[in-house]
Amino acid sequence: MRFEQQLRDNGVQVTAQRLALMQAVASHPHATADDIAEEARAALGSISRQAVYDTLGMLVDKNLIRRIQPAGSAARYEDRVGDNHHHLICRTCSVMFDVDCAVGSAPCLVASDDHGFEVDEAEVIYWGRCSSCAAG
Amino acid sequence: MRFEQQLRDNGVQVTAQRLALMQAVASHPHATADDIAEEARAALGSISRQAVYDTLGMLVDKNLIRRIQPAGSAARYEDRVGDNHHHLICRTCSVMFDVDCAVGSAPCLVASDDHGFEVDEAEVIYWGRCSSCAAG
DNA sequence: TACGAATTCTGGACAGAGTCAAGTATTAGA
DNA sequence: TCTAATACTTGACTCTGTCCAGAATTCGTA
Repeated sequence: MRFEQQLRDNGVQVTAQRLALMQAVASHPHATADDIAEEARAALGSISRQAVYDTLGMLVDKNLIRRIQPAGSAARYEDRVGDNHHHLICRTCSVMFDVDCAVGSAPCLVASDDHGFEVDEAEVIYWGRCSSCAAG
Repeated sequence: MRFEQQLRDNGVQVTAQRLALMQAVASHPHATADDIAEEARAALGSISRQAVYDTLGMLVDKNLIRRIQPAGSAARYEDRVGDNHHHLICRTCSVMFDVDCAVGSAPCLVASDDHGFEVDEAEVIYWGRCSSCAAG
């Protein structure tokens, strides 16, 4: 199974909780920790909040998933990593879409003045109103 | 006084609390609501938490200040508005610098595929390590 | 200068998201 | 199978931020 392999490749133990959480993230991109816990709970019967946070944090560290935390919302998670894509969020209903990087592979990384930073990510969020909210 | 004028221009009442909060935001860019409350408290003697949140929210609505909410941190406020600038944040120590928009006035607003959204803002955060954290 | 309605501030309770710590259970290598 | 290391559970707790109702302040008008 893919998830099990990803865990082993990263040198961490394989547990039912982790597999269920990875499955939940994969099937519900942009879900919150709570949504993911709910999903995993349906598969496992129960899982503690702490296991959810620990695991999601570990997966983010291992770069197996990505955490996005838009203003005014709990953190969200997605398993699409490594392609430097961005997000489009509706201010009214909070729907979130993926948007490919307009520029290319990772050139958004270049800031006009980097103040001596070693920049490793450029997070871009486009805020606006989705077509249905704009219409309604 | 500039702040008083800004409030009157926006049709809201002028109060000691508001002036102190505006002063605090201006003198401590990128401060959290709590830092700002602390600063205002030093000037006024005391101020309720609710007044702080109400006022900051109102100032953001009136576009007199801007709220930034980086992942893993409380919301921060700054009085530099209307110039579409971005931010550079250190993952280690959380220092935050302003970065001018590399492209120009507001062209970052263009997403590669806008999914029918009416986009009004492109929020860009460069994540990395500042020179002193990278050195240490 | 005083009045009064509208606006704002205070204080306290409350809620959501996430963290800490200690003890128990599970995994996986020998 | 045994054991050490890793992971999970439980429950208390912190930090941001919001809700509410009543008290205080602002400011246009007389």
